Amino acid sequence: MEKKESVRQEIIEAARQLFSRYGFRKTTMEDIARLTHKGKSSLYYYFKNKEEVFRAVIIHEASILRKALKEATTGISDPAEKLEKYMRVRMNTMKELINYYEAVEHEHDSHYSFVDQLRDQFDQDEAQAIRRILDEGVAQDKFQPLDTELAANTLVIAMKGLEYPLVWKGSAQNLNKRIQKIMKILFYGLLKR
Amino acid sequence: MEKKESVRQEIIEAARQLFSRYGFRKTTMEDIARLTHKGKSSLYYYFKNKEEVFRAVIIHEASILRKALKEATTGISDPAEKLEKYMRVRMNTMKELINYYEAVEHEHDSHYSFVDQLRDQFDQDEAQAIRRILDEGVAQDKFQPLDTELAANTLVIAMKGLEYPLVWKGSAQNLNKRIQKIMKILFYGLLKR
DNA sequence: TAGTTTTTCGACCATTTTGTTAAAATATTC
DNA sequence: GAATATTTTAACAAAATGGTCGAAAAACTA
Repeated sequence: MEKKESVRQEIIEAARQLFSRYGFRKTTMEDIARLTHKGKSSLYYYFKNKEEVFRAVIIHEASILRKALKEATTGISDPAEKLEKYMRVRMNTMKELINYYEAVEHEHDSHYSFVDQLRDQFDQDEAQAIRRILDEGVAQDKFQPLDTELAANTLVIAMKGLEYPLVWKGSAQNLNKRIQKIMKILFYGLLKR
Repeated sequence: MEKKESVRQEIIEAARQLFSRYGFRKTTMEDIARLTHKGKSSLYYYFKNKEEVFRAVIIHEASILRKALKEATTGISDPAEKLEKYMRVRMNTMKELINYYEAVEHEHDSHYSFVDQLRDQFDQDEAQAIRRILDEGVAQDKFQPLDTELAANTLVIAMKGLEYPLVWKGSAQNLNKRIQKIMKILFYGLLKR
């Protein structure tokens, strides 16, 4: 029963490589099979279908992102600093996950696919995480009292806004500057003077 | 009659991007059409078929490589130096063309395809170019008298030998060291003491 | 403007690729 | 060696793809 999970993991890793290089559409089950040294049909013993493989890959990546965020922010006590670090890490890590979004984003036929659902779920989690930071800031009397739920959602939307241009231009320098700008505006309106 | 050629060039450029990213197989005519903002059928007005597009791209790339080689070596008078520069530039430029070779190399069904022919042609040209450098070295009395045709062919083969591992490991550092080594051996046998 | 040539494109076809399934075959465990 | 787990084979429907053809559109010419 342990073996099956490890093979699943192998498949996920192989699929991850292929999806990130070729996108969802251009990656075939045979590609994945070849890379795992298996027959194409064998994959269906571990996953119901191609979409399931893709979903597993995305979930895996998302968990990595979550872990990276937690790790990066966990030592920081100052909420402002933590927030800035959070956004920076999140943007930079996201740069590498963009492929997946891009891969399916361009298949806008059947809307509200499972990717949209996953994205929504992730956005919700993210808003919650950010809200916790904001709450901390308010509790420590470093942020002005505010509707943290609304503010968190706003921040998520702002990050999504930054995310999209990323697909077109991978200009990390420009991105960091934009983050800085947003953070500056944000803090000067947020921090108690 | 001028316009047609410029459109051809546009198509080639678009195809170049796609082929280098996805390889020959995974790049479809519709991909190329989409990137050129044209209907798929329109492409067949400029090229007989997909293979022709591919061939045009490769020829284009080869001419770029040739130009780069000429440009890089044209100012150098010392044959030994010129030879070293030639090999270095060739290897490093080739790194970016590898995709094409890789793309079709893995379709070893119908052998002696047009890619093999093109490659042979290129090898021949290359042997000639190298031979010219060697002749220069001999004429300048800096190289020992030798069968320059044979030596040139040997060098081409040596470079091809270096080329193949490149497909698997893009370790530029390792590559440069190997070039250095070969050049060292080559020169200590070649240079007059 | 009418006619001629060049260029684009949608509809269509033949073939190949691809995702998926079911059953047979093989390996592993007990 | 029965039972279970895993892989392979074969097959097939649906989708994708390379390519053709003719007609429409655009550009050009007179």
